[in-house]
Amino acid sequence: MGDSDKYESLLLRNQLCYPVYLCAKEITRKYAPVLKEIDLTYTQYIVMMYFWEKRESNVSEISRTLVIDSSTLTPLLRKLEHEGYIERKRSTEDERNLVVKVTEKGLNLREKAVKVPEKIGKCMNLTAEEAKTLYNLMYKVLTNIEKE
Amino acid sequence: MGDSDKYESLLLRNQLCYPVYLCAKEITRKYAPVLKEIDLTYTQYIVMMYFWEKRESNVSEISRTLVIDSSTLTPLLRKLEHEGYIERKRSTEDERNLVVKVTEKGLNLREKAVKVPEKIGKCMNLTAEEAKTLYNLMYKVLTNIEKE
DNA sequence: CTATAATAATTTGTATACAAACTAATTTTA
DNA sequence: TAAAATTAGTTTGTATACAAATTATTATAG
Repeated sequence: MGDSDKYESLLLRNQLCYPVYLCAKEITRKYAPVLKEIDLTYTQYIVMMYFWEKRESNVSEISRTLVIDSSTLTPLLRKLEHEGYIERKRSTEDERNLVVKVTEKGLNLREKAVKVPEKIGKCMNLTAEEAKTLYNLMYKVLTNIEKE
Repeated sequence: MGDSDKYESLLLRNQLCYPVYLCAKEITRKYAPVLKEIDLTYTQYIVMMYFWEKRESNVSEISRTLVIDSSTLTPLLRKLEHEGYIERKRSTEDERNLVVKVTEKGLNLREKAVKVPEKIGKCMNLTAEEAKTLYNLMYKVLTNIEKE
């Protein structure tokens, strides 16, 4: 019984981080086939949602807002540009900045994308109250993690 | 206002999946430097926790239990073998099976690893009740996602 | 006004993730 | 029992992730 005392904190069933990590993976995996129909990955979908709300931005602002590393964004944005959904060009005022703009084609994609939430539906299958609780807990954790 | 009605389901702030995805990333990122001290990545840490509880297994059982794809496990287990924490060899009864066993060195690692939960401490900073709520919600979502 | 610091984005290197294709071994079926 | 199906693990290909190093540009300090 000596073991179970000393190493209790290392038991998988006592980890809170692990189910969160699993959930994120499984949710992403759930989205994948639905998003494949409009040729987007999950992260690309998040970035496109950003552009549907804010037509123009730059790498560091996207990085700050979405909490995605800029070195992850560089190839991702290049891909979206290649697909014709966005345009990338250096700012004339400050050559360091990369101005990223959604295109007409990128905006039109939203028409097809509205089907995604419908198709995913309530795969989490939580009540409205549970969903709200989860949402608040997630943002609380995110805030707490940042603070340290 | 036409837009906000039609596309409300595509607003980032209305996504429940997104904060979950963010949380998982930030938690993993929090663990990274602490785990680096014992030369483990987050996923390797999860797998080692598995081995501390169950000394011997095989790839598909680990894959089923931890919900990690076997093609992710193959190189990961090879790495852990290279570090000397586990041993891999084909089963003599069924050559398809790969028997994976924790080594003495792998078991000893647990001594150093007990410091990890201490150091991570309560980075989520939730009350005991909130933590329990979150834990239950995560497993509920995981169960619901599987069912479809 | 120039040397230094700060900023923005990219590149490099390592490690997940997972679908799909593949190989080898074992079971099942006809 | 030989062919077909199943199972276990690996390989391949694509896409994140992010730290650390690098490049280019702009801002600041002396």
